Amino acid sequence: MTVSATGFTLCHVDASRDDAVTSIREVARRAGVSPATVSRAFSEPGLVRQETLQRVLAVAEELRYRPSRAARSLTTGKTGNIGVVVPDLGNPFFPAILKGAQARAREADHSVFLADSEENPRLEMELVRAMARQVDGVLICSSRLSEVELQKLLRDTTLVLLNRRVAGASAVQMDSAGGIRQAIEHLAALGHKRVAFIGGPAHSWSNRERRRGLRSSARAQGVEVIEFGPFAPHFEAGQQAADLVVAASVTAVIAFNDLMALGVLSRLADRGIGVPEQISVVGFDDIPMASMATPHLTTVAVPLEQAGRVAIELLLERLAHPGSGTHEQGLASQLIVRASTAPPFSDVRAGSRTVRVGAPQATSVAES
Amino acid sequence: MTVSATGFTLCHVDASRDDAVTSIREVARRAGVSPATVSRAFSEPGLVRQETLQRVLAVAEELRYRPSRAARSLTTGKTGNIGVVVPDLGNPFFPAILKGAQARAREADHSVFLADSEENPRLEMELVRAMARQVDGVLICSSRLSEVELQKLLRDTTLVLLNRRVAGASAVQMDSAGGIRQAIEHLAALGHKRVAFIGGPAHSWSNRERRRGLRSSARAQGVEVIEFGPFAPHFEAGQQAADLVVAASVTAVIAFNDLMALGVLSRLADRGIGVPEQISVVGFDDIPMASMATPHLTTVAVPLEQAGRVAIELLLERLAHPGSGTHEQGLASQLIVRASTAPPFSDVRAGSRTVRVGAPQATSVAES
DNA sequence: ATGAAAGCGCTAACAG
DNA sequence: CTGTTAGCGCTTTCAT
Repeated sequence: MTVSATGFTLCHVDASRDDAVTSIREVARRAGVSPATVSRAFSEPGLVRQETLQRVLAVAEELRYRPSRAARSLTTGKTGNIGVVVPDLGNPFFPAILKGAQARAREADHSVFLADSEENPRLEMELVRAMARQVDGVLICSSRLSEVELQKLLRDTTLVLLNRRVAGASAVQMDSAGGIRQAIEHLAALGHKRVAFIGGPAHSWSNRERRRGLRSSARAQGVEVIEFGPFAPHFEAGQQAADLVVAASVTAVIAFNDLMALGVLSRLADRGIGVPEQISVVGFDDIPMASMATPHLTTVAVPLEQAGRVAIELLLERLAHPGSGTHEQGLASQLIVRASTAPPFSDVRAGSRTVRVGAPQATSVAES
Repeated sequence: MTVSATGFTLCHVDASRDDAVTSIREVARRAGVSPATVSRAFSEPGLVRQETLQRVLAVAEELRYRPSRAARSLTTGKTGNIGVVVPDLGNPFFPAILKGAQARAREADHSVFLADSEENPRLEMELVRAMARQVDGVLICSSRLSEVELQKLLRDTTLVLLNRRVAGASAVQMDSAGGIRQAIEHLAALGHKRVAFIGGPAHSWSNRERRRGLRSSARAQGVEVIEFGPFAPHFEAGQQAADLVVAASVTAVIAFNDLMALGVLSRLADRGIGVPEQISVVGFDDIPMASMATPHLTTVAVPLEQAGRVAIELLLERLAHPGSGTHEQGLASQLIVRASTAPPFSDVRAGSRTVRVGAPQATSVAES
C-alpha cells in the first residue's frame, strides 16, 4: 500500500473469470435446433413454435446468452445505438438534456454513445465521425460547427440538432427569442430603462438568437440595451462581466446563461451591490441548481430534460422513416419570477397618473 | 407549422443522402490491393510498403472510408468501447466524473457508452448486462447493487467501481473518512460540541463510509453527533432535513453531499436562521456550482474529474493486462474553508487559560 | 415451423 | 511485403 499526497493505492491478485462468451451456435447445439431458430427466437419469437421457443430461451438463460449487437448490426445494418455530442459536460445544461435523451433512448431499447467535444469544433467533427459507424444516428447539442461542416456530416450521418438549425437535419430548439422577450417585458414592467446583456460564445447559434430577440423586444418595449461579450459560457466569465455591467450603470442585467448569471451574482455580492435593489439579474436555461442556489435570480426556464427526450424522439422517427423528411420542434421558454427578485416599490409618473411600481433603485442613485 | 402551448413544430421534405457505406473490399478493389492490405494499412501501417500505404490511404480518404469497429470487434474480440453507469445524471457529482472518464477514454481512443440507472438497482443490473457485449469493460459509479449482484456481473464483465469496493473489481475511492475527519476537526476547532449529520441513501456505500469516519472522528474530538436519515441525495431532502437539524439544536451540520447542503442553506435562509452565526453548514463532494453559488458553505472537496480519469486508467490497465489483478486507488479529500464560513470570535476557557476562538453562537443562545 | 447456406466487414494465420 | 483462406456471431433467403 502506497500513501501519497493525493491518496493511496492498493493491489490485489486476481480471481478467475468465466470469460467464454456464449455464441448462438452453442445455444443452438444445446437446445437441439439450428442457429437460425435461436436467432428467430430472439428477433421474431412469433415464427417459432411455443415448445421450441421455451426450450431455446431456457438454454439461453442458463448459458447467460445475449445476442451480440455488433454481429447483428453486421447483417441488419442497424446498430441500435445513438450518439450524443455535447460541448461541455461541465455545463449543467447538458447533463440535464442528456438525462432526457438517455431515458428516451432506453425506452426505445437503444444505447447511448456519449462524447464531450470540449467546445472544440475540430474535436466535435472528429467525434461524430468516430461514432458514425457505430450508431444509427447522432444528436449534436449546441453544435460549434459551421454550417458547411454540418452539411458534410449530414452526407453520411443521420443528424438531429439541438439549439441549432441546418437544412437536412431535424432540430429541437429552445424558444430563445420568446424567453428574451418575456425577460425584457418583465424588466420593463418593473420600470427598468437601461439593461445590460452579457453575451455567450462567439460562434453560438443560441447567442445569436438571443441577441436577435433581445434587440427587437428592447425596441418594442423602449428599453435601452448595452451588450457585452462574447464570453465563454462560464461562471468566471459572469464574474468578469459583472464589473463591466456595473460600470455601465444599468439597473438590470440579462446573462447568456445561468452559469454566467451566478457569476454576476457572486461578483455583485463581493462588491456589496444589492440584488435586486440596485441591479436585477436574469439568467437563462434554468439549470436546476441555479434556482436552488439563490433566490435572487430571475431565470428563463426551458424544459431541458424534455428537450433531450424530444430530440431522441425525432431521431428515432427519422430512423424509422428514412424518407420522410426532417422535423423541427420548438420548446417554449418560461420566465420564472421569484418572490425576492423584485426591487422595492416606488411611485412613477405614467402619462397623466402616478402609478406605484417596482422601481430600479440604481436609477435614483444615479440621480442623486 | 403547428403552434401549441409548449412550442411549435415544423416539417421539411428531405434532401437526398449518400448513404452507401464503403466497405474494405471497395477500397481494396479501387486501390488494386487485397482487403488484407487495406486492413493492415489501418491497423499495422508498418507492415505495408510506403507506396502502397499512400495509395490505399488516398483511396480510403476519397471514399470517406473508415473501418467498422463492430466488424473489427467480431474478429479481434475487443470493441474499443467502455461503458459508464451512473445513478443519476441530475446529480452534478456524476457529470463531473463522467467528464474526466470521457476525456481519458478518448485519449486511449475508446468510445464511451453512457447509462443512467435512475438510482434503481434492477435497472442498473439490466443496463450493465445490455452493455456487456458491446464494451470491453464497465465503470460503475456509486453502484446501488448488492455485493452478490456485483459478483454476478463480475463473472462476465471487467468492472471498475467508483466509490465502492468489491473483491475482483478495481476501484477508485474518495477518501470519505479523511474528509469527514477534516470536517469534524475543523468544527471542533471552532468550538462546536454538538453537530448534526444528514445521511445519504440507505444503500449507499459512501454513506456508510462517511458515517463510519464520522463516528470515530467525533469520538476522538469529543464532539457529539446527531445523525439523521437516510435521505435521498437531493436538494429537497436537504430542505426537509434542515428543520430536523434546527430542532436538534446543534451548532453545525454536515450533509451527505453538496446538493443536500444547499437544501439546508436554502431552508435555513427561509427560516431566518443565520449561517454561520447560528449554524455552520458543511457539504461534501464539492460539485463546482455549490461553491460558486454560496460563500457560506464549507465543503469537502474531491477531485471529481480526476477520479473519472483514474477510473478509466484502471480499466484500461485491467484490459491491457487481464491477468494482473485488481487495483484500488484512493483520492484524498480536502476541506475547503471560505472566508465567510466562520462564526464570530468569542472567548473560551481552555484548561487554565482563556482563548479567543470562533464560537458557535447557538450555544450561547441556548444558554441565555 | 425449421434447417442449410451464404454473407455482412473485418482480421489472422499461413503461404508465398 | 502481400494475397489467400477461413472464420468471428449473427441474420436471411430459400428450401423443406
